[in-house]
Parts: sequence; structure tokens; C-alpha cells
Amino acid sequence: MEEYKYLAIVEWGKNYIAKEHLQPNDRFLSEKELCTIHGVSRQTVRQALKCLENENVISRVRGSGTYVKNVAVQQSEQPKRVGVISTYFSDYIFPQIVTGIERVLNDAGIVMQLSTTHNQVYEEAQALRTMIANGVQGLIVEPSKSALPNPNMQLYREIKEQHIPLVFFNAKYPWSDFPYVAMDDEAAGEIVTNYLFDCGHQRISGIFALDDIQGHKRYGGFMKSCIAHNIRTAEKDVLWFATAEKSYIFKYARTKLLEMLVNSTAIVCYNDELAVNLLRFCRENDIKVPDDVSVVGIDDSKFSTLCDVPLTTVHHPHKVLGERVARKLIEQMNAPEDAQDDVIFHPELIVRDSVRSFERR
Amino acid sequence: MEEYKYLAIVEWGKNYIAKEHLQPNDRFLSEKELCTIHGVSRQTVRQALKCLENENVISRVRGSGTYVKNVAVQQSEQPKRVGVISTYFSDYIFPQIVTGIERVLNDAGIVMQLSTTHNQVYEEAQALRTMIANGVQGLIVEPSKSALPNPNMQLYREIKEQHIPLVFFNAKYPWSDFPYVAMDDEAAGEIVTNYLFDCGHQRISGIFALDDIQGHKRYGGFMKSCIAHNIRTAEKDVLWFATAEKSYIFKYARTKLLEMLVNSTAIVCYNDELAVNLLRFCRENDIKVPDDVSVVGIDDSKFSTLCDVPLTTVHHPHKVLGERVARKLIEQMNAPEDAQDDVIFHPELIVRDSVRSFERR
DNA sequence: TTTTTTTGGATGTATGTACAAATCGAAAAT
DNA sequence: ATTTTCGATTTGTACATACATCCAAAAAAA
Repeated sequence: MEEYKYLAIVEWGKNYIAKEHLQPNDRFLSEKELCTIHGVSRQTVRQALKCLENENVISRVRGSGTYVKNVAVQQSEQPKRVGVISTYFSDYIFPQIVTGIERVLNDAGIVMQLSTTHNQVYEEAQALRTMIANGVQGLIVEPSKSALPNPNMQLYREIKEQHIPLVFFNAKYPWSDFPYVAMDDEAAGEIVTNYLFDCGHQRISGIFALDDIQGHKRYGGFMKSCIAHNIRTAEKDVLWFATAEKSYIFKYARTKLLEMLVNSTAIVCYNDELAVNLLRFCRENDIKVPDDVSVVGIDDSKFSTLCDVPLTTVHHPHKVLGERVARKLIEQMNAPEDAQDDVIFHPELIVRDSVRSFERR
Repeated sequence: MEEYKYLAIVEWGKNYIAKEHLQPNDRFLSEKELCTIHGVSRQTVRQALKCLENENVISRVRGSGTYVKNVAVQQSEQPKRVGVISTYFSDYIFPQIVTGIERVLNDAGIVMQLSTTHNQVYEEAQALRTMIANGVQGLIVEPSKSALPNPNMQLYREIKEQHIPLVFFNAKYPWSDFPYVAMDDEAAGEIVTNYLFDCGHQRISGIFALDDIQGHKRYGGFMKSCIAHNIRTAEKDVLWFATAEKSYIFKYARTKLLEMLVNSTAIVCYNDELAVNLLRFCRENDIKVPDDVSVVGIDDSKFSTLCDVPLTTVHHPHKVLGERVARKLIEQMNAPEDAQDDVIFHPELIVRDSVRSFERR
């Protein structure tokens, strides 16, 4: 079959190891033996052995002999790697989401490569490039600044061309056609606002993130509820902030905030993190929650139960979402052109103590 | 310099390509030319060329000649990967530690592969094996059940043999000789206990984890302080628990706990997580902290400020520790036989409201 | 019994020769 | 002008020999 003698010996050697059930570190035939078996010169045998060594089938030890290498190493390839890129992962609800992802990937024998963007598109580009160069078999990405124009479109195109499966979570870029897994953010905004109306509130303000789609959608739900209740919410009743400045708005938008707190009976917050900070702001300014003003958050983070006034909020599936994202990716890796549909979790209201009810329903 | 002729030619060839500024696909010298240049046989030249081919420096074409390969491919390799294996990463102080690690690795252009063991040695084995098979260039590991016999010794030996740099954090296995980065746990235990004595407490109990070295060391510091203050702490004043059962001890050790709370004026807790749970247990049993009993924790986790009674505890360097671990590993990757020393952070007492002072000092 | 030395056998390096197979350009034939 | 043929050159395969270096077990010495 083989044209060349040394290649014939290579094949013969592989079969020999299999046939004789040689275990790792078992001794292989010596060069001399192979010479007499095949009736060739030692040089030819050596060339064959060199090949087998390059293929990691055997290892040769000067003065000792030739030995069989670990066959397991040979057949069981490298475990798959998947890149996970999120904005943060140490705070808020992110640890739980990432834990969910890690659990599913781990069970599937997949290694997770983690990177964070701190919601910066430049870091997102960096992370994506590194992951691609690293040869990941799949990507799970939480978009950064999903509501603003994104300079990384070209990178995502490349990913598409290279047929690397990708799933977004929490948000997706409007121009991309990768599937995503998220909570129904519009519904979340609507549910909390509806609840406030149900409790008898009439003057309701909102604070939303301006640079991500979640902020826009939650605002959308808020407005939808307002319109449904015939409340014409003026521009001044909504405060927009950039997520990078989430901690500073209490300084530089102080007057507007205080005005809102006086003119409103309830505030819808973009998320629990903001809501908790707002609670502190209220305390510092002698505004009582929920007596003077009611506050609602979204996401049901851990802090929502630990703060002074347990927060009425909307449950975010956290870990379950993480698990679903990871499963979604695995589905895609197995059946690339299948399972392109999005997964949307329907939110659920969690009532705690931060909303005053006007006893009217 | 080189002992063997063919190796000398390999080196000479690399220099030649550099010196002559040969571009990719430029023609290299023929075998015959090399023979006359170096005054060796053709076989020897061929052996050298074989090496250069294996190193991806040249490519040979039968009947045509030998050509220079893309040098760019050669130098800009895949980004490095480092495996991070911790017990948990979504709770407690772990997110901050991992964030520190991630930040430093990221700045160094290194990709982080994360895996958690849930403090199970089997999962640790699994993670280590996967990481090794994956060809990581370094490992950062938080030992699981560091105080109990560990079945993964063989794996760590393999890592040593393969010269994969490894740094432990928080704890290290006593039988291993990898460096580690941690807080001085004994000092931490001593500092809180000393503080209790300073506040006038005499009957002090402790609750410690039995399966990790941190638990043993913190217990050691606790005992050291007791002995220094001439308090003979009986066995019944110490409650040991397995970390896997950290949530259940309030059920199955209920009577012993209540007894301890009655007989003592202060309790030293293994860490803040336990302390916070103890606070809840006290509240449920109408025991007032710090009026009836004082509680101290260790680690200065986020929960220590958020719970009902802000916790007196010891500061753990969290993020700084994470950063230091990562830098330590990078040092090791650059200078393998250097930087084998441990890094120990000295702890610092954080006084809050969970300790009653008997106004005696 | 323990330690040291010897020795046989294994792989590694180096050289020589011969022929095979592929490439490529120049000369020859169409 | 195009195609074919041929030959020089180059790398690939194969065999033969000699010595080097290392390992490990057997033999000898302490």
C-alpha cells in the first residue's frame, strides 16, 4: 500500500501498538529488532521512528530504548474553550449569572475563558480579538453600551464569517443577528410602573440609563404604563444617566433629583443598584422611604433585601438566565444553523417595603 | 559553542536569515551550498534543515529548494492562557479577588480561564486535568479542603514536572512547594481575640472551619491569644464545622451553640459569612448583639457592613491580594526559578458595632 | 550487604554513496 | 508562437559504516 518503506513502518508500528495492547510507558521494539523484522537498514527504521515521535506516539530515550506514549493524550483532544465577555462580573447580579454559565459549561466539559469590558467598547474589542486569536469554539457576550453606535461591527462580522457560535445575554446589538437571552425589560418597566399606579400613585418619575438597550426598554415600559394610565409624563420627570457616571449623578444632578423627589410620590429606578443609591441619597436629605416617596428597582439583586428599606423590585432570573445562555450556546455549537431564536424571560414583581400604598385600588 | 555540528548549523541558519533580512518565501541556501560552507556531509545539513523545518523557520519543496517561512507567524503566537481555579467566585470576597486577578492578567494580555471547585477535591482534580490538557501557561489555585489529605498530589507533581508555573492563594497544601499569597490567618485570629480581651471579655468562644488551613490558622491565633491572656479554653468552647455544612450547623449544633452563647460574652467566628449567619441565629433566639453577646468576624466582606449590626472584623486585602497573586504568577512565568517566596499580607482590625466594651482597659 | 566498576545494548551523531522524484528553465520540435 | 523534450538542479528515500553517548543490569570489589 505504502509507497515508501519508512511510511509503511510507521503504519505498521501504530497497528503493532494497538494489536499488542501496549500501555503507556511500555517498551517498544528496538531499532535493531525492527531492522530484522522489516529487512531494512537502521537509517530507514530511524526515519520511521522519528515520524512516530513527531506524532507523539512514542518517545525515545538515548541509551534506554523506545517507549509508548500516553495513547489517551493522542485520542482525547483538547477540551473545548468558550469565551465569556461580560461588562462586570464581581458586582450586582453578575456573579450569579456567570455562576450559572460556568455550571453548565463545566458539566459539558467546556472550559470558560472570562473577560470583562467594564462597559467600554474598546475593552470589548480587545476581549473579542483576544478570544478569536485564542481559537475559542464559542462566545457568550453581554454587549457594552448597546444603545449607542458600536465600532466593533466589523469584529462581529468576522465572527460570523468564521462561523464561531455566539449568544448575547441581557441585551443585543440591534444590527446583529446573533440570538440572545434576556429578561423582557420593557415588561419589567411596565410591571413596576403599573404597580405604582395600582397603589394610587399619580406623580411618578423615572431614572434610566441612556447608553444601553436595557435602559431604553425599561424606559419604554415605564412610558407605556404612563400612557395607559393617561399620565402625560413631561421630559422633566425622567432623568437619564450614562452608566459610567452612575455614582456621580447624585452630585451633579442633585438639584434636579431633589426637585423630582419633591414633585413625585414615586420613582422608578433603572435597576436595584441605582435604587439603593437613591435610598441613601434620600436618607442623607431627610426624605423618608416609603412615607415621603416610594422607590422601585428592577433586577432583584442581593442588595435589594439587605438595604435599610427592603426594595420592591422585579425578579431577574440571574442564575437560570446564565444557565440558559450557556445551554443556548452549546445547542448552537452542536447544530449551527438551528436554534437561532431568542429566549425571553418574563419578569415577576417582588413586593417588599419601599412602596407606600394609598389604599385605593 | 554548540556541541553538535547540526545544531550549530541550525543556529547559524537562523542568524543568516536575520542578517540577510530574508523575507518570507525568499529562497534559502541549498543543501549543497550549506555542505561546502560548513564543510560537513549532506546528511548533517539535512538533519539541521529538518530541525529548522520543525521549528517552522523554513519549508522545503522537493525539486525546487528551501524557502523562508513567515517570520511573523513565528513571533506573534497565541495569547497566553492562565487557569484560575478557586473554590467559589460568585459569593463573599471571591468576586473581588478574582476581579483583581483578572485586571492584572488582562493588562498583561493574558487570557483567564476560570473554574470553580465548590471546595470539592474531585472537582479540583477535574479542573486541574482540564487546564493541563488545555495547555495553560500558568495556574492560580485556591486549594480545596487544604487541611485534609488531598488525593491530587500526583497531579501537582505532574504540574511541577511539566514546569507549569503555579501560585496558590488564601492557603497552600503543606506538602507542596509552590509559592502562595495569603493573609496572615493566624495573626487575624489573634488580633480579633486580643481585641475582645482588650474590651474586657473573659469568656470567649470560637467557631472554626475544620477542613481548611485558614480555619486551623485562625484557630491557632485564637488559642495563642487565649493562652497569652491565661485563659484555659476548654474543648467545649470551640465549635468545629465542615465548610460544606456551614449553613446547617445552626440546626444540628443548635443546643451546643445556644450553650456557647449563654456561657460566653464573645464569639470569634471563622469568617464574616459565618458571623452574619450567627447574627441571624441570635436574632431568631432573642439574643442581642452586642448587648448579650459580642461577635467578631474575619475578612471584612461586603456583608459585614450591610447586616443589622455592622460587624467588627479584620480587613482582608481582597482585590489587592488578587492583583498580587496574578503579578506573582507573571513573575514566575518570566523567571521560573526565581520568586519562589510567599507573600503574606498583614491583617488589620476594623472596629464596628458588634463588640460590647466593658470599659476596662 | 553495599558500593563501585564493567559491560552489553540502546539511541544519537556524522559521513559516504546511490538512486528516486519533483521542479524549472533552456533547447528542440511542432 | 506554442508545445514538447531534455537535462541540470534540488530535495527525498534508502542503505552502509563508524563512533559517541547514555542507560541499566550484571559483575566485581569493598
